[in-house]
Amino acid sequence: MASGLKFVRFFGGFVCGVTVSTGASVVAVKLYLQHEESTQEKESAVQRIIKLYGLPVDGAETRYYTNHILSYDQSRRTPRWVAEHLSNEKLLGKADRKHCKFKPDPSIPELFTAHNEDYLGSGWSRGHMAPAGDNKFSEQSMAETFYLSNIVPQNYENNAGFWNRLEMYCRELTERFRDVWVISGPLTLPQAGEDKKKTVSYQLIGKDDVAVPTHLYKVILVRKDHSSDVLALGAFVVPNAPIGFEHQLKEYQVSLTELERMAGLTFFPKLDNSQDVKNLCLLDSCELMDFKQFTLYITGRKVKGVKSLVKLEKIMAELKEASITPDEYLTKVYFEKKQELLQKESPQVK
DNA sequence: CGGGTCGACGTG
DNA sequence: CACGTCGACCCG
Repeated sequence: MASGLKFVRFFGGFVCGVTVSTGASVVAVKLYLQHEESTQEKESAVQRIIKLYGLPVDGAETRYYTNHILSYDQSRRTPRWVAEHLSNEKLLGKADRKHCKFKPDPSIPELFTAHNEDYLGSGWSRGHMAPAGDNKFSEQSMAETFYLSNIVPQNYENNAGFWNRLEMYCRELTERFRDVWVISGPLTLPQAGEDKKKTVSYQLIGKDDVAVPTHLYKVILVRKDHSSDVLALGAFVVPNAPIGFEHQLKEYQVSLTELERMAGLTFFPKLDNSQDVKNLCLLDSCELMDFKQFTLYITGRKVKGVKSLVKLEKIMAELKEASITPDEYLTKVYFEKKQELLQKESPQVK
């Protein structure tokens, strides 16, 4: 009881101090500053403590990797934000995620890092913020995206579905814009209860108590080319839950200011506000792949990775089952794979 | 593209 | 014997 009263009194005094600005308090501040100046040679007690034992460290310093940059949240065991640059050239290449493994980031202190065991069997998938698929040009940079410093607990369907299609849209933007910058991260947003009181509540998974975000955000900044300098920006907040094909990306668009307030971050702080930054969804479509386009694309990827004729035909039968007819590209990769497997599985060795 | 599981196998 | 790695196989 005594400590509770003490807290209330301190809090009241604090509020007074910051809200009331009378002449008397201004004088008091001046006197205080003079006092500080006159005693500058002598360190204050608090300065001495800091010099002796150091300031608190939050580990939120910017960390640089081959193709992404991030700030880590040591309390949640997830990134706060992850930034990357996409271009046409970087999406070309042979780097394959099958050769990559999720693992703790060696640069994160053991006490604050997540481990694979936290995620396995948790009901949540390991969701990339900087996607592996944006790093086809480099085995090294792709491998680095599998550090758990770049990972958040993500709903399976969201990860493989809507979020996946959003990442594909970002890659598609490189066809129409020379530079594409993307910043992604988790949010734990408050919910209003029946009594209207707002509360932040989120699940923790594994022995390391990894925080499960309620939402994920993405900020997309595009530039036509260096000379024209046409800029467009889109900010999106997506629930960490299954989102079907009936939903459009535009439903999740928010203003940059709204997102900044939610995240407690200022994105692109040096971006000149006086210059015209267009709405990405007006300059571009902000339309994700529909069910048919998506299924054709996924089927193409599956066909490329298949290892037997039986499986190949099974994949194509599933497509027919969904009443989707292969397009020109899929037909091509299908016949190429079929020839390859016929050669390999043929009993007569040439 | 985005993610899983499982068992065979080699190692201490 | 437990444990880690890896490839085959599975899902949306």
